[in-house]
Amino acid sequence: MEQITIKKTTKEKEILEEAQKLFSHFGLKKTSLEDIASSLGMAKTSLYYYFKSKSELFKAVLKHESSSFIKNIKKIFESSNDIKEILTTYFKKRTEYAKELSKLRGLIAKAQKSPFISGEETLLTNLLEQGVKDEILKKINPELLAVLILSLLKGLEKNLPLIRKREIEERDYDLFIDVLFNGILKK
Amino acid sequence: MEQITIKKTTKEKEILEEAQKLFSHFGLKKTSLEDIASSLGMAKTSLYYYFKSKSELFKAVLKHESSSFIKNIKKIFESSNDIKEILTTYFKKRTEYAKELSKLRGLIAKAQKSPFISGEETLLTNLLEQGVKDEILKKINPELLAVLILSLLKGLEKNLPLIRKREIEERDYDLFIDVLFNGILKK
DNA sequence: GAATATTAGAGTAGAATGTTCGAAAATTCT
DNA sequence: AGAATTTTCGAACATTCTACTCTAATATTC
Repeated sequence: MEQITIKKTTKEKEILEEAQKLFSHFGLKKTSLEDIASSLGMAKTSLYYYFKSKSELFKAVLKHESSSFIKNIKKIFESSNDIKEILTTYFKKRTEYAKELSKLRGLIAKAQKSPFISGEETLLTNLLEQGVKDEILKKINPELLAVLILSLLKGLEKNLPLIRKREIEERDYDLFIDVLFNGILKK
Repeated sequence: MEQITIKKTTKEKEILEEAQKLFSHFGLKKTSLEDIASSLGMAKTSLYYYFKSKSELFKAVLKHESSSFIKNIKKIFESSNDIKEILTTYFKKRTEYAKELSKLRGLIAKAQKSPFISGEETLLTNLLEQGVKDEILKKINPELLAVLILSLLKGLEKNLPLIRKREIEERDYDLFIDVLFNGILKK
């Protein structure tokens, strides 16, 4: 009988992480269960013990991926007291993540809801709230501001590389942060 | 009747370049003719007008790739008079190229002769000869030195990423160049 | 050593892939 | 313009690949 484990077994994690690598490199269609299995040195049929189908595995990878992303983001948010520094790092990481995710989703049939990570908005809101309390930021509704920033990021990540040929670069973040701060910084 | 063209037709080049992109990203096996064709907006059967089989196309890509590499290297060698600068750029490019090539060859059955590019050795030898003539370098047999450097590079590219987890980084080149120069620089 | 958890081999139906062939369409030549 | 040639494409096919099932073997836990 199947056991409900609170912690994922290590094997399951291994599979998720290997699959995530392959999926993000080759896409859903081009990654076969054989590829995943042989990368792990196991028979492909063994995968069915852990996941009942390829698409279940894929979904699990997405979930695992985004939850580990949130963990990383949390770390960033706790890593410093300098709100400017936090936001810069955060923007960078988010863009990297979005890039990976878009690869992962490259071959998904229906458009996934949105690149919003659940929990991300809350984190950002809290940060902004704190900034307001500390009188570093102007008194703007933090929730609204959070959504605004997220949308902006989302838009940038999608469209900037299309408009210009190159991808988003270091200085883009600086510029973005700079503009954002000179607009919303108190005084 | 087939015509012997001195210049490859533009279409043929387009195909080679698109195929090269896909092959280097997905590997031989995972890149289908359909993938290549649809990337180019043409029917896959049309590819057979230019190349008589998939493996012929692949071979052509390898050939095209390495000849365009030599062209780039030549440019670097002519771009400056500072031998140190030239070598640094050259090492970097070579490593990038080696990475791409190893992807391309990832699924080739027999091990390809070697990662030596014909012509590369000559170019490097000439550069070193010049350095000796200009009394920038010690009097060491340039041919020998060229082979030595190439072997070293080859070894680095292969083994460094295996020994340490990370890939070759910027500072690795600097260190390498530095060591190399302090060892062979006159005075 | 019984019970359970995990792996792996054989097999299958359906999809994908490389390839051939002949005919349409586009281009070049006269 | 029309003939000759070059280039594209769709239909068809044999082979291979892939996701998946079933069943038995092996390892692990109790």
